[in-house]
Amino acid sequence: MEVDERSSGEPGASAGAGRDAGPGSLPRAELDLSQFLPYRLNRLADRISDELERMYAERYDINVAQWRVLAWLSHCDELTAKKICTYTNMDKARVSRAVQALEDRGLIYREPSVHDQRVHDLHLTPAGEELLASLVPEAQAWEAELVATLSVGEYRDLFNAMGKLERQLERIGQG
Amino acid sequence: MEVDERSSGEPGASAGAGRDAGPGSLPRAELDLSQFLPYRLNRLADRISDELERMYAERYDINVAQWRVLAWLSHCDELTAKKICTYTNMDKARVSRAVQALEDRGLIYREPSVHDQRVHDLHLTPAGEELLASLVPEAQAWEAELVATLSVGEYRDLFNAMGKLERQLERIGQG
DNA sequence: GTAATATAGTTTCTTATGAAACCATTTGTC
DNA sequence: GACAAATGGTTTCATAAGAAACTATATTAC
Repeated sequence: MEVDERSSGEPGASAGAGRDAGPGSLPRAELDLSQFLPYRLNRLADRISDELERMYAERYDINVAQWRVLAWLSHCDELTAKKICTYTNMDKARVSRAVQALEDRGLIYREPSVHDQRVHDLHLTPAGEELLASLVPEAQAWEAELVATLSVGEYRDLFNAMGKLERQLERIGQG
Repeated sequence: MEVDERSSGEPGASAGAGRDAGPGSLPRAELDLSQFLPYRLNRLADRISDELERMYAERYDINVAQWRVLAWLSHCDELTAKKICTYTNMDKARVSRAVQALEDRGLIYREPSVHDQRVHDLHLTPAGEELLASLVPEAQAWEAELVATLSVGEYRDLFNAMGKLERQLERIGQG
């Protein structure tokens, strides 16, 4: 019932009819959002994120920022807040709050780094590992269902395209 | 210098090494975020959104919500807040605020619908059209630069994949 | 060694956002 | 036509997030 690329509500239908036949009909700047990559990508990502967030929140009472910290820890076993910032593109305040919340709940623990007193090394606690052991398969199953309509090739190509876009974004940002 | 699908900082490198050789080495749930679609999609969309937002904000002092309203109006010439909500997936409060801000700045105007007194029909003012005439080409140029590394086929496939994912999301949501 | 600068992380402040309450109008039911 | 439900939109309230100020440690220049 929602909007997809072709049946995007009015736009397809009224794009022509909508043209103002009125007085000063200057050549109107028109943007077809359904064909505008940033918009499409954003809306899709938002919807996916909403779904997952609901799942995390309902069943485990963690938010997206916390989830990301946990997921990276599942991967690295030892991390610092700074690294999480760069990996996830999240603000350091946001990471700081997520880390604190997770520590309060006993899902991770911090120890001051031996080399640098400013830094805290982050680790999962057993409770944290346990939570992940339950959450991760669920998340993966959900993802699998989401991409079920894509062929293996389409799936691979999608990741390739995202990789290219990320690299290009880097390039643009610097240039 | 940032994270891309293969050189994602620690994960690739320490995934193996990070394994805890310690005592109770239970089979650890591990999630490779760089291969997790929701995460990748979200991070990419966020970065793109950040870039564009900076552009809108710096040069035209409008935020994403306002931009979306304007863009849809460029397309439809006559809209209601409700429709914008469904097209953009934005909360109605957010849309309401965006519309109000745009009206205050004289970029759009509202008139009560003849058929339904609850509804306001939204239209661009000449000033709004003028702003779009300047902004839209810039946005399109930026998008063109972003996707410059994709072939025509890759670009088309990307949109196809997004379409499939959106439809699947619908299906999952309902089921 | 000491002063200046940079860095990791926290806290404070402000703003944006979503949820829910709310108001006005419209639609449906009897 | 009157009353109940639904709908479009706004406002209020609570919360999350980013910006900037701040603290503590580390690094660099001299």
